[in-house]
This record gives sequence, structure tokens and C-alpha cells, in this order.
Amino acid sequence: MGYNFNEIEQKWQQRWRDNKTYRVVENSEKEKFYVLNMFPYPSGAGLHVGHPLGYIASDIFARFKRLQGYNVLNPMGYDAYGLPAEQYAIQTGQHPAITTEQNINRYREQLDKIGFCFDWDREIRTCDPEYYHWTQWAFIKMFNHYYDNTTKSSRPISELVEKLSKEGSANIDAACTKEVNISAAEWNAMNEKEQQELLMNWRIAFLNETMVNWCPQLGTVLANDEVVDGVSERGGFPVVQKKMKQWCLRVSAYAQRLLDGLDKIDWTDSLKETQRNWIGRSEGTEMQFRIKDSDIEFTIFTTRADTVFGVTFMVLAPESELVAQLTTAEQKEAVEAYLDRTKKRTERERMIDRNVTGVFTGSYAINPLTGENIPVWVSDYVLAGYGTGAIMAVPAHDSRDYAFAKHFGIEIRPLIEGCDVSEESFDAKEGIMTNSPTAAFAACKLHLNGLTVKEAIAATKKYVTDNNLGRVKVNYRLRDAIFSRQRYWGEPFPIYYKNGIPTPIPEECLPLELPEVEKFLPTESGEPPLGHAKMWAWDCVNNCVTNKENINNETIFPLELNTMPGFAGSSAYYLRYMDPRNNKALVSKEADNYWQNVDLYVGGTEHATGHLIYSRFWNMFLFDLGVSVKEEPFQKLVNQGMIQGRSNFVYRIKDTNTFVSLNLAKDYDVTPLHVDVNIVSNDVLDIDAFRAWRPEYADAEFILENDKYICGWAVEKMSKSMFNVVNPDTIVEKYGADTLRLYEMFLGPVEQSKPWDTNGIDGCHRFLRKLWGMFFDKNDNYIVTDEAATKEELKSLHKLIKKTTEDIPAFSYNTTVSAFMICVNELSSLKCNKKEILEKIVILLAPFAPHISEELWEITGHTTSVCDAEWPAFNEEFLKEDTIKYTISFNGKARFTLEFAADATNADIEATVLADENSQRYIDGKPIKKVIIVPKKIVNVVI
RNA sequence: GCGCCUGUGGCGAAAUUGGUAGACGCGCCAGACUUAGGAUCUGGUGUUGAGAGACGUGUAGGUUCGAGUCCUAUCAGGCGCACCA
Repeated sequence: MGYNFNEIEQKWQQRWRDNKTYRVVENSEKEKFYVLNMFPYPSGAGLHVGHPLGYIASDIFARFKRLQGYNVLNPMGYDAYGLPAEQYAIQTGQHPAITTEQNINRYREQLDKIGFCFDWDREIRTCDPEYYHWTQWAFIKMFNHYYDNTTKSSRPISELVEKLSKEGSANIDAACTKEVNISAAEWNAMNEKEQQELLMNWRIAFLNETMVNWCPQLGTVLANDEVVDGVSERGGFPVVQKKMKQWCLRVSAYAQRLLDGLDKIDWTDSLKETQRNWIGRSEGTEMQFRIKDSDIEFTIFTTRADTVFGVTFMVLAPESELVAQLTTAEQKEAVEAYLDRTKKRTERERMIDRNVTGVFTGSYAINPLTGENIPVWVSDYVLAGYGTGAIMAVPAHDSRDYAFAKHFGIEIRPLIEGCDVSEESFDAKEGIMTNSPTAAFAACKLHLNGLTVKEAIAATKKYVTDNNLGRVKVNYRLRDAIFSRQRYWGEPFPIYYKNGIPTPIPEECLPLELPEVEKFLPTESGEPPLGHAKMWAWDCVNNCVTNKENINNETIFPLELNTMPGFAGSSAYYLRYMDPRNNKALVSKEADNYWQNVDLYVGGTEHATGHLIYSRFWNMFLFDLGVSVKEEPFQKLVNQGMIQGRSNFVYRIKDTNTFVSLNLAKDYDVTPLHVDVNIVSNDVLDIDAFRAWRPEYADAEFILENDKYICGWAVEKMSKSMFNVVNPDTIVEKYGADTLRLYEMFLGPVEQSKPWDTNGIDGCHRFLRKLWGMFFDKNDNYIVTDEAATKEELKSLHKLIKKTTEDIPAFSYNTTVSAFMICVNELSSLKCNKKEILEKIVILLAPFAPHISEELWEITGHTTSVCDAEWPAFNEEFLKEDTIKYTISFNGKARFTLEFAADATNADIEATVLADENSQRYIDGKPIKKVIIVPKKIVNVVI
């Protein structure tokens, strides 16, 4: 019978379920280890062979840590709310709750077959009210907090209110939407609605009328990370800029902490770099410019304060409020025409079209240093959302300003010695400054001539600060996250509108459950589907949801109609896994103190600027509140590579039903066609299967080479349309889950993207059969003995122990699998069937191939699970050689070989080499001067 | 444009971190056992050469007794950010 993997795997999967082998409880006696995968959004397509890669990798790690004696948390759940789940439901014409449930069941079935050690008792789903209770709770907390820049943490909004009522805004240094100057008297004179509206300026979760990414086809607004190249990440639909009132999260308040935190965590440099780019810290200067013949003053931001003498025009973003104020009567028509034109363009059109456009406002600004008059223009190359939405333009040293100046014939004034600006601007931040105005500008005492750019920037900053012309400022590219979606399938906001004032429902009334609606489809006009919900008003007396027909203006108010975006539920889920059934708190203090944060997080890079920013932000906020004990949620992060598809092609001769084999195809006029990879083996087509595959190929003819039809191949995305999707279920059925697990790891480094190629899988399968063959002979007789192991056998074993113990923590799984194969090859050629050796190998293999390991563990006479075994320690003694061969080489070429005792010292070796008759102290007739000894390998000589 | 990463046989990839390439697996070749085999087992397999040997880690230099590994330049591919002032 041999190795019957199907039977073995089903048996053990059942036992693990029945015995709850992988259930984990807090245990202060044991050290914890928290392994986490990015939980999946359960798509309708089910798993393909690429999806489990990260799960297998982390499962191996989790099992390894458990064998080493750690208390390992390795949970799994589903990111079930959000756009993808809802889009799928819409496409299939079903309710998202139904499709989500179906998809989850399908996922679970597929996952179970692969033999993961997840503690399913801790499963969470983001669309489960018990779960989103705490998403809503966190939102209320954010609503009730502001970010204090002095303590660098979130504080209760009540503290801010108290300050405002006593001191006004004078002593407030807090993250805000707009700088506000208000006295205590003014604050106290405001009515409640006015006060509440002003407080939005500081809340971490706040309502704001702002330019947003509006996607008409999806019928919702999107966050910046959900828009790629001007189209929606999901679906690829056009996105336009639109001013809308939306809930936002003040992520920008945490920009600096998000940046600093990167130094404390163990992530790849490239991912940290991506986040640094996204946060986009830029240090510069803000300067005030006055408008000639007016009291209007405005602020610009620049990183090149040193170029202030080269400013020949100013530019405002079209959306800037200053445009209207600065436009003169003569320019009014031209400016309005320009604004009209820019407004109509989508984000994408603006990105593609880089032609220089702009219009003069008619106003002049005064250079605060020189007193010069500078024309103020409007152009869409200046962005409203960054800096102050206004710039000083220095065409000599900024390529965009240069293009603009050339186009409109504005002066270009170089400031750096020897730079040539006749053809292009000199953007580099290097060189020696020149052309500083001297006698002509008596007002200005700043002279930069002779300084380097760096010195000049510093000098100008100092001058500007000292003379009250501006201030040093740090800007971030990171924007606040737009948090509302005009969609159905998401967490409802726990907010009602009491006379227009957004008010959180009491925390003890959470969760606020998603209501049933008749029509959940999104609309192009942006009317949220929750508008159709009948039971969608808040009764402040009975503290419950009620029919919206009951709305009155005293006790029953309308509830918020928007829902939260996909990232809301995925931002703090790792905390919930610690204590998933707690209905008193997101996570209990005890559980949080025990599990702390995620030690190893495994997932794809595609979340670099979305989920991985949001959850760091969310966790930092909870950290400020004292809810989370660690400021960074994910200590170590490993990005598994994407598994691509490996497509196969057949070549049909044009206008025929004849197919020609790959290497003969060049002689014909052929059309390459994708063919299902499941009917191709080692690029050889199964002709009968091909004829049966599709009716039109039933009578296909073939031109063969060596009696075979060879297919072409290419690496492409794994997708149904390319017929290159490989389903893990098929592999499990044919080879078993253990083989699948081994092979996925053997394919190459986990972090690397690589194509899936089922061809190599036999090697891994053979290895398991070989291992099985060490326990049973051909007639299924148990052949393991209690004899003592030989030195050679022990050496082979300990080599493997050392390799696995060192390579698993380094995530070097492909070489570990190789090491298993080498070891088993060695032992089987030694005809080793000693229990002492074999049962150790079974433990070592358990993380990779848990089913066969359990089976063999039981067969060798153990009654407990192999999961509870102890990871073997290696003994260096067994690894030592008696003698070591050294190659004596000169100039990199081997001359002769000498053998030394393993414990020979360098001095011994050197003495022997110098005295050896082969060398006779001479090489090529010259005496040896020096001997360089490389441990265990080579002796290099110098003559 | 700025930043990050990667280039090794027919293929996936190793290389004790500067130690004398290509481990392991696939594929291919030969042999054994088989009525048969897309099964199993054994051996071979970087290129070139009859041969000892010579040449080989994208390309060109450099450092070193010694370079896939370090330095400089360059080419190719991938990723991130991008009218961010």
C-alpha cells in the first residue's frame, strides 16, 4: 500500500479538529509568540495555489516555535466587509451577506485541506456585529479625541474644550484642519452648533468639506491609496476630484511618529522606503508675501529658501481661495475661463496632459526681501492639497517653474555660479550662490554670494525667522484618510445627527447593526444605500434604532448614511484575535499584556501604503489611549512574493484545425493559443485530453516532434482567462497536502515572486515516499529497530538539526527542504532504520509536513501529538570531522592536498606546509613567504 | 526625475557572508527491473577540449594571496513615489 497520504491527512485533520490540538490559551508560564497572516478577503474565485504560500510559511514558523516550547498564537479570520466583497455580490446579483458566507465556507474548506495549525476558536469576521462593535467603538474614541503636538499624543477633546473656554486657542498646539485664532470670550459666545463645528477642526475622526476622489462607477469616494494612476484600484474606473463633506481620520497628525516608528521595526528596507515615500516628509520654510496695494498676505512653502532672490513670479493652485481675492477686474474673465476648464478635467486627464497652462491674476506680490513686484499667476501644476497651495516660482532652479516661465516669457534669473539655464533649469541642490542683490536692494541685509546651497538655505531660514517673515516648517505628503463610503457593505457609523450636529450613540449601545435594505446598489449620484433603510433613526430616549418615519427634532434623529471603508475593519484585528469573544472590551488588559503585539506578520507588499499605514496609525491611537501596550503592531514583517502563473501554448496553423509542436512552429504561419495547464505535463500536451477539452478541438490534427506535442510557455498573471490557474485542491488530491506544503516552500525564497510550475513537485513527493520507505518495506512491514545509531548516522541527523534550527528563523525554507532530502538520501544509502534517528527526523519535519509526521510519530509508539514533542538540540560533537583535507593553492590554483587532524592548529598546519616535501618551501622555484589558512578548506601560500 | 531591489546552467535555485561556483530538485542522457509505463531504482549532466587543461556568476575596470559576494562605472529587468515646490 505504501504512503497513503489521502487517508493519513484526512485522519489527522479530523483528529486535530476533534482534540482541538491547536487551541491556544494565555499561559504566563510560557513565553508567547504571535504569528499572523494578513487575513484574506474571501473572493468568489476561491484559493489558487499562490494564496496559501504565506499561510504555509507562517504555519511552519508557528509549528516550529511551538516545538521550541513557545505558546504560539496563530489565528485566522476574514476581511469580509468592503468594496471587493460588495462588487462580487453585485456582479453575481446576490446579497453580499450571502455571497460572503458562501465564499468563507469555500475558503475554509480549502484551507482545512492544507493542514494549518490555526486556532479556529479565535476566528473573526469583520462583518460580524460582535467584531465591528469595536471598529465602531474605536471610531467614537477618535471622534472624542484630538492630537496634542506638545505631548505628541491623542488627548480627550474635553481637555481642548476646557482650554478654549479658559484661554482660547492661544496655547493650543494641536493637529488641525485649519489654523484657528480664537479668544476664550469668542468661544464662549458661540452656540453649541458653532462650537461643535469648530471642534471638527481638531477631532481625530472629523467631518470635513474637502476635495475627494470621487468614483462615479463605484458610486463612492476613495482614499488616496485606493486610487492608482488616476483610476480606482478596484475595477479601474475613472476618478474625479469633487468637493464633498466626508468623514476623515487625522492620520496626518501621526505622520512623524509613523516615520520614526519605522526605525524600531524589523521590516524590509524597500517596504520601509515605500512608507517613507508615502509619508513624504519635507523640511522647508514658510514665507509670507504681501500683495501690492492691498492688505492681503499669503504664505508659500519652499524647500529652496536660498532661491528667494530668483523668484520672478508666484503661482496659486486653481482651487486656492486666494484666486478670487487676487484676480483683478481686467483678468476676471480670463481667470474664470481657466478655472472652468481645469475643474472639468479628471485626475487622470490632469496627470496625462502635462502641457503648461496658466493665467495671470493681475495682482503683484512683494518679495519680502527685495521689495520687488512679482506677478501672481494661477496654474494647475500647483496642487491645492500640498503645502499652502501657493508657491514662489524660481524658474532658474525648478524645472516646472522653468517650463512655465519659458512658455509665458517670464524672466529666468540664475543664482548659482556657472550654471547654464539657457536650455533647462539647474535643479540640483549644489554649487556656490551668486547674483545676490547688493546695493540695488538696500532693504535686504541678506547676502548669499559665495555660500554653498546648503549654507544658503540655512542662512535664509535664519533671516526669515529672525525678521518675522515666516517660519521653518515641515510638510508631509501623507493626507488624512477619507473615511466614508457611499456603499452598503461596510460598518455603519455610530453617529446620528442631532439638529444637524453629528453625535455618537452611547458606547453601551454598540454595536449599531447594519440595517436591512431593499436596494443595496450604489448610485452614480452618491446617494448612500442606507438611505433606503427604514429602521434607520436613533431614539435618544430609549437608546435604540427606530423607524425613520418617527424622526422628530427632539428625541429621534437621523443616523449617518455612509458606511466605513474596507480598511476600518482590518486596522485593529490583530488585537481582537488576542481576545476575540470579549464583549466588554476590544481586548482585555490581561490578554493584551500577554500577547503584546505581532512577532511575525506575513503578507503581501500591496498593502504597503494602505493597511500597513492605517493599522499602524490606528494602533498608535489605541496606544495613546492605553488600550494597546505596544506602539508598533507588527514587529517583524515578511512579504511573501506573488505566485505567477505559468501558461502553456499550442500553435494552430492559420485557418486550420492542425496544431504544430513548439520547435516546428517556426516553419508555419501559426497562432499561439492558451491551453489549460492541467492537461499539459512537462510541457508535453496530453492530446486526448486536448481533444476532449473543447468541442472545436475534437477532431484536431497534430504535427509532432519525437512523437510528442511540445507546448510553449510564458509567465503571466494567474488567471482563468489564461487557463493557468492551479487549484490547491487538485494538488492535494494527487500528491497530498504535505507534498504541496513542501513544494511551495521548495520553489524558492518565500519573499520572492516566482511562477508556479507543477512539474517539479514529483521531487518533493518522492522525498516523502522515501521517508515512508525507511519505516516500512514494500510489503508494509514495520522495519524500524531500537538498535543504537552509528556515528555516521548521528552526524547526518545532527547536520539536519543544525540546518533546520538555524534556517527556519531566517525564513530560508527552500534550503531547509533541500537539507531534508539530503539527510534522507544519506540515511537511506546507509540503510538506516533506527528509531533513535528516525523519530528525531519526524519532529524536525513536523512543521513542514505535519500529517505524515503525526502518522510516523504515532507509528513509532508515541501517544501524544508530535506538536507536543520537543525540538531536538544538535550536538557539535557529532558534526566534527576526524581529519580535514586542505587544498594547498597558489594564486588561486590548487597545487596539492594535505590531510590534517580536525584539531590541528594553524601553527601545526603552517609548519607542515612549510616543511612538506611537496612544497619544499618552494613553489615554482620560489620560497614560500607566507601561509594563509582558510578554516577547513584551503591553505594559500604567498611566494 | 528621485528612491529601493534584482541579474548565477535548459529551468527553480544553493554558496558557511570575502575562501576557490552551481548543493538540492526539475528536465535531459544512459543503464536496471518490467508485457508495458508519464512507475520505481542506479549512474551521468555548466561550456569547451580526445586529453591534462582552459573558460565560466549581465558588461568593463579596481581592491585582495583569493571576488558571485567589497568598491567604481555601465547595461538590463522589477517595484515604490512623482507637476509634493
